[in-house]
Amino acid sequence: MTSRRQYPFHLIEPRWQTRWEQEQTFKAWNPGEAIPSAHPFALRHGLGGTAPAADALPPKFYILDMFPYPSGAGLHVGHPEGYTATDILSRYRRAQGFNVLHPMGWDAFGLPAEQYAIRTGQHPRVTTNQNIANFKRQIQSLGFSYDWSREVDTTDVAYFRWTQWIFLQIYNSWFNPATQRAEPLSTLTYPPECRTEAARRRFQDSHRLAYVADAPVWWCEALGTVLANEEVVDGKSEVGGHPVARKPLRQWMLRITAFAGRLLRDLDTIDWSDSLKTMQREWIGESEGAEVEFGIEGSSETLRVFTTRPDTLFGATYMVLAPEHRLVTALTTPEFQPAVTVYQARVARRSEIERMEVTKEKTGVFTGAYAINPVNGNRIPIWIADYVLAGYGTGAIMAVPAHDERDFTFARQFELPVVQVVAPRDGREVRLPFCEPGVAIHSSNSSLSLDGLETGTARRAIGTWLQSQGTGRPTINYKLRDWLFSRQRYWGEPFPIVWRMGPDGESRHEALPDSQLPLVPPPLEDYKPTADGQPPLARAKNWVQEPKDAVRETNTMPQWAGSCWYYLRYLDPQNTSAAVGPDAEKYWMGTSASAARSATPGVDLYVGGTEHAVLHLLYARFWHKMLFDLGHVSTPEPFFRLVNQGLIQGEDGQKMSKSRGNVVNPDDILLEYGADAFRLYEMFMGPLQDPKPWSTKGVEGVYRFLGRLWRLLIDETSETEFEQNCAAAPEDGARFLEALRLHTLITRDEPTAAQLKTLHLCIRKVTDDLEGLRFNTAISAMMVFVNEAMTWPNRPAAVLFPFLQLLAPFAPHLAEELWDRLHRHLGQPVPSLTYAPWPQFDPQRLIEDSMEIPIQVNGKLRDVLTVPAAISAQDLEALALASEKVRPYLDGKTIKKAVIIPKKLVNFVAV
RNA sequence: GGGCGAGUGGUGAAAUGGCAGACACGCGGGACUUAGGAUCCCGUGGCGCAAGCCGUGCAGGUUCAAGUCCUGUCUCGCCCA
Repeated sequence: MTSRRQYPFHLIEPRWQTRWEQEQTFKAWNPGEAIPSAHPFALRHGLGGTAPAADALPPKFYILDMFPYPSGAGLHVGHPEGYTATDILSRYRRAQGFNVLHPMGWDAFGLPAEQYAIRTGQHPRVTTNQNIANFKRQIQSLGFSYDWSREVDTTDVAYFRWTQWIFLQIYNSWFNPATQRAEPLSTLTYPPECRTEAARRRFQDSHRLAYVADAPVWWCEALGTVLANEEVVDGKSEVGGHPVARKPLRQWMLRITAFAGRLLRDLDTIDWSDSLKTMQREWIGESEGAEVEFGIEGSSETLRVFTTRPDTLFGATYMVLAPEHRLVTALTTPEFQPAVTVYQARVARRSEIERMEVTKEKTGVFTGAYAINPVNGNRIPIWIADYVLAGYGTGAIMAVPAHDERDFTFARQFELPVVQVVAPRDGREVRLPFCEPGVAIHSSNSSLSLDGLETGTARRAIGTWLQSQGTGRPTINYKLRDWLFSRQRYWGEPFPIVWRMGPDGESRHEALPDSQLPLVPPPLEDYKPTADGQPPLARAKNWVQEPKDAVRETNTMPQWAGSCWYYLRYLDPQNTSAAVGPDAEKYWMGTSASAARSATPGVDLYVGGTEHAVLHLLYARFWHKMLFDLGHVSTPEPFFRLVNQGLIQGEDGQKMSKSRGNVVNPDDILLEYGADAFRLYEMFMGPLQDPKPWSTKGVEGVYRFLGRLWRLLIDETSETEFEQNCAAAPEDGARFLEALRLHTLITRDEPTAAQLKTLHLCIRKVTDDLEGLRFNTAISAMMVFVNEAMTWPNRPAAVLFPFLQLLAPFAPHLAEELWDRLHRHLGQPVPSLTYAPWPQFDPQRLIEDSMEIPIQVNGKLRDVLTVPAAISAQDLEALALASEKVRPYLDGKTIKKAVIIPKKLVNFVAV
């Protein structure tokens, strides 16, 4: 401690935190839950001693933070930014009379704990518990009003048994294209050719929303593990720089692509920023076009391609398959086999991002095979090239070099023919490739002519024609891929799946019955994958081996799984018979019959960083829609309103990181300035959504503001005594604190009109700014109030009480302390500050007798006149014309126009 | 290359089309003081002794009036390619 404390926050803050914990001040009440009569929420809403049903409770308000991954490094100043904003809103909504749900939890599965375990042998459970304890201590030290009785931990058995349960719900469902909904497998109808039990089983498995497929993953031989996309840099492992290769492995996939259309359309029903919606739309990547089938010369196989420009089909002069396409091997002629094999091996080392570079030189090899263009019977060569991706569309394209950038580059390089089939509308000559819409040319056969048709019309015409010929159809394609849902890790949810040998000698997956949940991971000595590439769980032989030749699935779920539904568990966290009970779900998600009066459907406000703009928010929406279809939740969307907070940078304006050495630890700030100053500064820095650099100097500004407020209410002499006493015997601080007296200027007097005006200006500004999440300007309004009040000859309690209520959401500890003292000073009982009704703004208090009006000549300010507020336009003009400061600018000129706006300004246009 | 957002004092930032720079940091001066890195008071966009002039990335436009609306352009950030 280098400087004197502005006020004894070190005694005040723990005292109120303890009080809130004892009182359970911030507990949110579920329908049907008994509310103790002494609880301040019960007192406010007249619900003491009852167990009100949903329709007897006040309207709900659900304010959610993105829960953190509890890392070993502890909290950084970015976390509390969003948490402070939501805490302020939560306290504000409570004061307004809402039943506020504001919970916190831990997204605690994940790689760092596992890597630490591999290095030290320490079980991830142990480090995870330590990290959670540390995070919780830090978060609680900031005085956030979370309902800790609803805390969730994704790694807790009582939590992940329901993650596993949800997985089984998904596993046992299919997507019905007719209803566009997830449905239980029981509604699946089987085609007549599925005669045997095995065939029916295969049909069923191929329709599940959770299915098994061979998906290409990054495999690193040296590390003996699979790597995530972001762990591979320039074809090498990020750790150690070892070579990696794409390798097909048996993986669990979730059929998110079936929901692509709904995930896209339903964005229109929720209140997210446009930029965020755009990110999701681009990620889903809808494009309209057609599927076209090409025959293959000398083969009964056909090649299906997706194209967004079926109108250019007459210009298709070659075809390209992804090197991984399943038909490559069958098509390639012996002569070209060696070159194809070499090329495939080379491509396996490149990332998709590299492969999609438009500008890069194209590579590819000819397979020796030819396809037949269905519109004109032309024989066109089939190539493989890495600019075609296996996972997009059908993994094959028709190349129209005249009208596609990449096809054109490729055709030039390998001297393939270029045929123009679209011309500009105005008939001018163009340099190819010509990729804009135009008019079709050279596009006719005996039963179809596109010539002269606009691109859009031509596209529809050929779609219809293809369909009539049975060689294609219009379709919608998505960039979104199915979700690769399995990881070869230890510290994740085990799949509740066993593999059992069937009578036909084929190993089949089957679900564990619900009664066998939770499936807990086995203890291990060594958390590395096995030498032959099996996931770490395979090391637990006894755990893996089930009776009758059955074995457990050894993959685990990705970290996203737990975060896909945690916001639902908060609603009913202790429920042992369901992931979430229907009454709690309907009340908090705003769909119970009685809730319609006010409720928004879903989470009312969700605050978090942009880094989750796509993956987490898309995955969670996807799960929510499945749960909605299956009847487990009552809203189609989980998060009604979402706001991204901006990144807090280091003092140097750079991203905070250990390596830059610019990390600010909240603990240090709290020690020196206290939680209230910290919270206030995080909000005072600038707009919530903007990125902004940290400045410890800036903390001092808001800290001094709190000190000034303290001195506004506390008597200076007793303050000096208090400090001297504390210096002599710091351990008796709490006792000395009690001896502090309030300021002698504090009175029971009726406030003056001017004092009330200052107060009501503040009420209006703070209230409006809270609604608009403009915390920085709300705080500046409170500073204006205190600066003003310091100059008053007296300090009427009737003005100070409402002010403390305005301050309470922002600086709750100090507000509570002063609220408490002020009531006791006046000999009044102390009502709960948390549940005291929010001050009402009274416009009558702002009405003024006179006001200042700027007077301009030709738009330049020349005078400011104080005039009666009710002055007429004529009188105002006369006063303005008479002004000594204005006259010189009008002398010798003609007033062409006089703009007189009462209560605003006067502007003379003079020439 | 495309989409979105942002460019305002020494710094973080304010401004329903109506007095640009609220509030705060920093800085300068003063008071109290043994001391001040506490507190209080005064000042603080630039140029100018002053009257005044000039100022919201740049160039135009609309308007009585533009940081704000429109067109073009540059720079930075994010996302997509």
